[in-house]
Amino acid sequence: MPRSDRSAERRAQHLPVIAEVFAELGYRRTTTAELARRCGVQETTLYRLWNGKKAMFLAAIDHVFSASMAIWQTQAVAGDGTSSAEKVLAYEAEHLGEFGLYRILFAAIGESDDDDIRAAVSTSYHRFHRWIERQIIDHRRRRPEDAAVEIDPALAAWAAVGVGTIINIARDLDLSSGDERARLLSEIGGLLLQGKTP
Amino acid sequence: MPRSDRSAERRAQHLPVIAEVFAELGYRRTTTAELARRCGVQETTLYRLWNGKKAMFLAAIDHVFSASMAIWQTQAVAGDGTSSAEKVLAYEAEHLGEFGLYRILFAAIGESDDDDIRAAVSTSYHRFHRWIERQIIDHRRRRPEDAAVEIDPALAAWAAVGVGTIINIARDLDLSSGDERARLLSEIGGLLLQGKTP
DNA sequence: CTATTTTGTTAGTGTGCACTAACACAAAGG
DNA sequence: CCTTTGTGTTAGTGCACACTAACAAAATAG
Repeated sequence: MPRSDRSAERRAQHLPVIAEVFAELGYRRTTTAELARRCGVQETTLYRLWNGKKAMFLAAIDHVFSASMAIWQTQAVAGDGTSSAEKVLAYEAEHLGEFGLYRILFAAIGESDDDDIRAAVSTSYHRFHRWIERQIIDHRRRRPEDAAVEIDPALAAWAAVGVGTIINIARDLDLSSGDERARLLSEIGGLLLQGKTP
Repeated sequence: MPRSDRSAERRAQHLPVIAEVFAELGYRRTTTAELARRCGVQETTLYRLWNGKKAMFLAAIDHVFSASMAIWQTQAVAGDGTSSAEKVLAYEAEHLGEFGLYRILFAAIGESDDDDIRAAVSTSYHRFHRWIERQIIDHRRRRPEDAAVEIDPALAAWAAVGVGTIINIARDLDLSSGDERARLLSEIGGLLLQGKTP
């Protein structure tokens, strides 16, 4: 009968661009016209792939979160002496915020009185936090010499998210030098990982 | 000759309300009609006090920042045994984010490609950071027993801002219990203050 | 009082934007 | 081939919103 449905592929193809635009402009300032222009298609094409602008935004949140986690996971697995957490820390020091995760989450927070958006950003943060907490626990298990731990891993994970957030803000606004941000990430990050001062 | 100019007082009178609305809705979703409604005046009245919506937003940023700092300062001065920093920490654990400082800064970050807004939020963050850094230095000077310090006060101050940020996000989105947020503030906050684990 | 200026109210205007309808073309299955 | 369905293009609609013009009323200085 008819042609087969390629809409799933089309969505996957456009999503990185859409996420990029939302990360760049936020939700409100992103227009469907701009999204179409950057994707190189007509607005109607996008409207056939998603129900509306909000659906595109929700998809973008999910995409940028999944992409970030996937990258970290690939960093975390390779196994030499250093722990997964240390490798992710080192990686982030280089590529921090590359996928626009923070910017999109910020945009979403500003729209959080919409229940769907609130739910999306809430679950993203929860998965984010849980993943980091796991890394911390894992790190401490592998390095028993750091075992004289004072900081609850759950708290340390939230603090790590907070430090990551302010580092991204600082970079976006040029609040501090790249060197200071790198030290912030490694020193405070290391402290939270180990649970005590070095 | 004519009546004296009361516009400065009128501005001061409306600013808290305007800041509240911007903190609640963000920049884009705040309409001038809503601002006027909440202030109990007509739109034209507001337009006579400020040049436009952006000017109202800039004034709101400045107001919410000054108001927060003023509150903290009053908390910091009273002098019993505890240090200023500890008192501010304790106060924030109770009244966290009451003045919408974080929400307004978030809204401003989303508009940071506008040079004026970018400048306003940038200087706000710098003053914010510098103030906290001072508190940390002061705390450590008053408590020489904590002097075996490992963490640079500048880094600790940025980390404190980050932790404060994530706590506000967590509260807004119900990401964690109030108890967990209080522990996050006091334990990590205390750690950053002292520069080493207790 | 009078002159001058702030304050209040009404009624717009132009614009940007999310979203849609209608139509032409392309592609694949039978 | 033909039929059915996906893809592209054009043009447009309705609405929300930032901002303004014009005029009425109230208040203060001389």
